[in-house]
Amino acid sequence: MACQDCGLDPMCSILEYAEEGSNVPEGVLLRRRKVARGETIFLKDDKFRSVFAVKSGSFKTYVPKASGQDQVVGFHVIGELIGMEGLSGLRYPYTARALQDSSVCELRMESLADTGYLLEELQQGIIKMLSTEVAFNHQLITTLIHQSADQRLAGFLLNLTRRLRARGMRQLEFQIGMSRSDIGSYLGLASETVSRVFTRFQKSGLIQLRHKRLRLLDLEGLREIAEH
Amino acid sequence: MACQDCGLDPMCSILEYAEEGSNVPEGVLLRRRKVARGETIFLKDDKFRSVFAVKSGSFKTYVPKASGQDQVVGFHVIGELIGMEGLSGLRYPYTARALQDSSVCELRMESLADTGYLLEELQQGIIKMLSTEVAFNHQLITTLIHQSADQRLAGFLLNLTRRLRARGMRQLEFQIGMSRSDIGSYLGLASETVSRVFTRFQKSGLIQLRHKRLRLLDLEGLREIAEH
DNA sequence: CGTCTTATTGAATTGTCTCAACATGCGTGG
DNA sequence: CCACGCATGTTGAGACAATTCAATAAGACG
Repeated sequence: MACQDCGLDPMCSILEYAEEGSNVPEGVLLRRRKVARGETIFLKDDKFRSVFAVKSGSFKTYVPKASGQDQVVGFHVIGELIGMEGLSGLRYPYTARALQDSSVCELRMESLADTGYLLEELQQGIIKMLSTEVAFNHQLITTLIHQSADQRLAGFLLNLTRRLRARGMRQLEFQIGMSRSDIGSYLGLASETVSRVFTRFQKSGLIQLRHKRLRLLDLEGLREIAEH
Repeated sequence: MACQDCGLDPMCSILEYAEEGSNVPEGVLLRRRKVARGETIFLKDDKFRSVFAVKSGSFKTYVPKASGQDQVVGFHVIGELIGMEGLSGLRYPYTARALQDSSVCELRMESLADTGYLLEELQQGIIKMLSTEVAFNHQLITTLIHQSADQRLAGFLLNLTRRLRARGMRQLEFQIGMSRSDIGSYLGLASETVSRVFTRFQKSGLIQLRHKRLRLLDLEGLREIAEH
């Protein structure tokens, strides 16, 4: 994906990331590291160091539960950020794991603070991103609370494509890296329910789904479901 | 309530609020305005101006729904902040209404930006508050998704007292300003269910509730319910 | 003191979960 | 490269918690 579609771009721009011979302090921005499927970039309660941007692939963030199954708290697709919540405390409040082979950029916040480099503009960017996140979560809460399984899943699919679109991915067909259980955990549904709804959507001709390959056939129909 | 227990205190402190003859710029911090029960301090989609701190009383924040009933997205008790989410966009994403006769302090963000007054420390404070909010919402989402009505309500009551305690209110008995519908909306339950659970809790000797006057009798029992 | 809103309680309905059986895909090692 | 085994996904039947609808009770407020 292109840097200008990336969630870190406001920061990277400030840091004049793109150029050779830029005067960005050493060690602040680490670019395009590969992360293999199943690998983690940080664990819950790790000391907070960096914010990551997904350059390719996708991640899930989750809180490991004693009860066995993890609580998924977010999915992060291309261009999105992971780990900002660590800013509040000293530690990350969740684990981040690659759902498929992926790559990330890393912004080392501590090095950044040390340098004092353009701190102010950067903070503006962080504030903006955080408050967007808060607004999104409010939306999510409302959705989860009052909506049926069909509505949640339709909304989830629409949200996912909207986010991919915002990052320049225009196709209606793509790989969903996450399992039915992951989706269920995130949406507060049993994995069986997710499966059932998918088949129902498929029978209604709203989507086409084989294994992990998803194609949205009727966006309008999905919207209809999500909103009523 | 005392200023040192208030959510705005990190900011106020920076602004040397307390002192006569301080050099805080004019018009940045408006102190202790009264708000009558049922009055709003801002409406959804109002242009963002200020962050408010509750000095007495309580507020609900909600998104008016076309479908008739409002979606409550938060309750704000003494010492807590309202309106930070407006920082992301130009507008508040919800309406804020006093549940009882209350008073607020107001921090005018635009005036503040104009003055450039101690902007950096202030931004640090905002970032901290926002990321705390994000973490809280993750917690809330997890709670709402996987918990029964009993668990949600027990958790809600415990959370409420914890927040009051954090602000110096040590009593186990207090007025809950919000209606059963408000609570239901917030927790994703029908108001009838809230009512039923309250009666159940009362019969088990966990709480005592008459009208709007609530007393927690068995914190340990509530914790037991909330966590299992 | 009467009216209007809010809360309580009951009975029937329903959507989702749980448990269970079966199918399919994927990766590994022979 | 194939076959085996394990993880993941699908489908069905029954259970149950919360909702909806409805009727009554209790407060709040002018």
